[in-house]
Formats: sequence, C-alpha cells, structure tokens
Amino acid sequence: MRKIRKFSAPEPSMRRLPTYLHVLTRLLRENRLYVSCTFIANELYLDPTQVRKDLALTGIVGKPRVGYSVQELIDKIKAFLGWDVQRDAILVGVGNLGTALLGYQRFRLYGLNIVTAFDKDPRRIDKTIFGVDVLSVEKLPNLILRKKIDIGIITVGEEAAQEVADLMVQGFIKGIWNFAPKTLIVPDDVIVENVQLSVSLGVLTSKMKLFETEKDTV
Amino acid sequence: MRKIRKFSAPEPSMRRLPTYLHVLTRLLRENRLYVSCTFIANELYLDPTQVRKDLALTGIVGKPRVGYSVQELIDKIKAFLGWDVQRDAILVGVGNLGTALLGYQRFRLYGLNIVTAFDKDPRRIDKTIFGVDVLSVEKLPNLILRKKIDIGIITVGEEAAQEVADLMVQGFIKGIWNFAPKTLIVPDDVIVENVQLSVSLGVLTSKMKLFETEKDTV
DNA sequence: CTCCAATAGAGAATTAATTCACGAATAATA
DNA sequence: TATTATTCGTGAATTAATTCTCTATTGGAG
Repeated sequence: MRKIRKFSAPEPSMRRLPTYLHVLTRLLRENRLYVSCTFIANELYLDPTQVRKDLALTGIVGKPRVGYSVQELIDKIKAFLGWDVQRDAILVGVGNLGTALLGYQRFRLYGLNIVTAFDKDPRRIDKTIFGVDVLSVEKLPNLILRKKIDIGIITVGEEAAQEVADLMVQGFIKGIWNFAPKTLIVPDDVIVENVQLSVSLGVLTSKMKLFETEKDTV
Repeated sequence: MRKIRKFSAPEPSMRRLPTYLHVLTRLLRENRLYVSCTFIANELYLDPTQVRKDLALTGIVGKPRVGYSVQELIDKIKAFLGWDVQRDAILVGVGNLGTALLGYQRFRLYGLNIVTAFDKDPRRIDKTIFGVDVLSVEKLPNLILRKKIDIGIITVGEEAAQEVADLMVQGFIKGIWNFAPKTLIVPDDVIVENVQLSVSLGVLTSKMKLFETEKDTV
C-alpha cells in the first residue's frame, strides 16, 4: 500500500538530516571511515535512537559494533534530500537577501544552480551579481519556459510575492523557495517551502523572555 | 507548580505565532477590529482549533460569535514573543548574509536593535553599512561589556563560529542567533537559536524528490 | 576459541502535538 | 423576546514523534 497525497517522511527528521551531513563532511575531512549514531548524537546533543531512526530513512544499513560508513552515509543522505542531482533555479528580487543568496556558493553543493535572477528595478537590471545575470522580470515567463527551471526563489516583498509565484506556476516550476512573509496560493503539484527569519527570531526572543521570567519567579 | 528547566511552550506553536502576526497586521491596515480563529486558519491553511490553542498561549480571551480584538491580539503575541521590548544586539561577520541582515529594517519592528557590527577583514572594518558601524572583532569584548548587549548574531563561517560564541558568552550575552552551520557549545543560561538555510532547502528538495517518485510509481 | 563491550535494529511505551466533539456565550435576526 | 448561527474554550481522542527496552551481530581482548 502506497501513501497518497502525504509525503512519507516526518518533517522533524528531514530537518535534522542536513545537520548530520554537516558533521559527516567534517569527519570525512578528518579521514574517518566509520561513525556510530552515538557519536553523531553526542556531537549534536540528540538521542542516539533518534539519530538511528532518522538515518534509517535514507536506507543506510550499519554494522553492529562499527557503525555506518561515513562516505556511504553522506551519499545516502544527499540522495534522500534530493541533493544528488543538479536543479536549475531562478531568483526573483535582488534586494539585500536576494543578493546574499546569489553569493552563497555553498548551494552548489546541494545541487542548487541559480541560472538567472530577475528584478523590476531598472538600476539592478542588466547587471551581473556574483556571476549571475539580472534581467527584467518581464523576461521571466519566456526564460522559465525556454530553459527547464525546477526551482523558483522568491525574495521580493510581500506585496509582489503572489504575483511572482503565479508567473512561476505558469512556467511549470516544481518547487518554490519563498522568503516573502506571505502564504502563497499555488496548485497542489507545486511544493512551497517558506523561510521567515522572523520565525526564528521569535523562537529566540520568546525563549529568552520565558527564561527571564522563570528565573524571576523560581 | 512551576516547570523547571523546560520552556513552557510547544515549539511548533511558537513558530506559528509570527505568521499569525503577519496576517493580523494586514487586517489592522484594513481597519478590521475583530478576527476569528476560523478566519486566520483559512488564510494560512491551518486547523481552527490549532490556531485557537496557539493564541491561548498568549493569554488572549476572545468573545464568542465575534472573535478576538485584532489590536489586542497583536499586542499579546508581540508580548509573548518578547517583541514588546527593545533588545540591543551585535552582529559578527559582515559577509553577504550579515550585510543583508543589517539592511533588514523590519527587525526593528521585532525589537531587535543591531547597534554595532564586527568583522576581522580590514577591508570591511571602520565602514558603516546601513547605518551600522563595523568594527574590528578585537573591540568586541570591550564593547559588549560596556553597552548592555542582549543578543549576538553570528554570521561568520563555521570555523570561527565557536570562537565568536565564546567571546559573546564572556560578554554575558543572553541569546545567540546563529547562522553558522555549527553546533555551538555554550552554558545553560545562554539561549541559542540556529538558522540554517540548507535545512529549509533540504525540506524543499526532498519533498520535490518524494513527490516525483510518488508520481512515477502510482 | 571464548568472552566482552559496543552498536545496529526493531518493536513497545511514552510523550507531545494535533484534531475532534461538545457545551456555553453572544450578536444578529425574525 | 425567542431563535439561530457563529465562535470561543476545554477536555477527550487521535495521531505523530520521541524515547525506552531488548535482541542479535560483530570486532577486539584475553
């Protein structure tokens, strides 16, 4: 029996996998061949069983008393995350954040290849930022159809976000990485992942607040 | 009985609150006085009861048949998130991401006041970026003690992150917003919130992959 | 060769989070 | 004024996620 309509992996696990990958690449640099769940768990302050179950999602098989092959684990995690294939992407909105993303070389390691950027501000158009051409957003519909673009990155303000998303959907994009603080309306077969820095800041400051009031009242 | 050692709010709820705030500020602009959970839930594709339980965390009391006061709800959520007080912050690492954060005006709305930035690259030092002075990281220990800094933002590479965190801890910082892909070791009374863009990208690409393979096999 | 310690793996138990179900309150309407 | 529809609030039920427990395997030490 296959599951329909629901992606078959716990999201908390998915969110931990890139962190494991990070520890693993360090271990690879240090020429370690094998690693145990216990080791990874200690590094990241997690429960070893939790790490083991997360890793099992990737299909890796470990050896008792030895652990997992570091290299194989890296490959399996990358494959699970979909980082074993290159995906072409476009970025719309070359403001501060958009520019920072264009300059973030590491994304290449994750298979993300930003081929073109777009903006509506004439001062930004027809420039090259970190080796990526910035075009007028008017040229988006044409380009997105011509090249086979998988991923759209939205770094415009909240007021323009839906409009940009619509253009992307019309261009048969498969996934949208949305940095605008706006819930996008898209068809079911387009996957949206929202990033909002305010969410993370809120977790930090609310924990700080709870912690402060706790200290006061204990 | 008070809870000890564990922060008394479900993290998933905390992560949703800023999103509610976003809807609410839009409603305030549109001069709406009241809003129901059902309305918010529909906007964000969530379950109304979930929204209600989340909002209850802030201590808000609603009127049956009417809902909640938009203004009061905004105030309560901000208070819960700790966004009702200004907190002074420093930022270390004025690269692409650090620069983008300095330029992100919206943080002021969340009570985050970045007073000074630091870098070790002489080409960046003694400049002003988006109105924030960039100093040599050597001046950090002094400044952090002199001014009362609550929050440290780490936007350096993974190799320098722990070192920077140590300096912050010595300066009696209360919270660290860590953008480096590195698990920081800090005392119990310092709160760390990690942001890793790769995590979010991983969720997007792995969902895309699962979705693609699902379509193939159904 | 035998024993020991470390670890994977899998299922059970527990805990956390979400969703359901229902009673009470309230404003609008007839 | 009585009725109705809407919504809050809360406790129960369900589902998801984490943690615990136990067994089997394996490499290394004696």
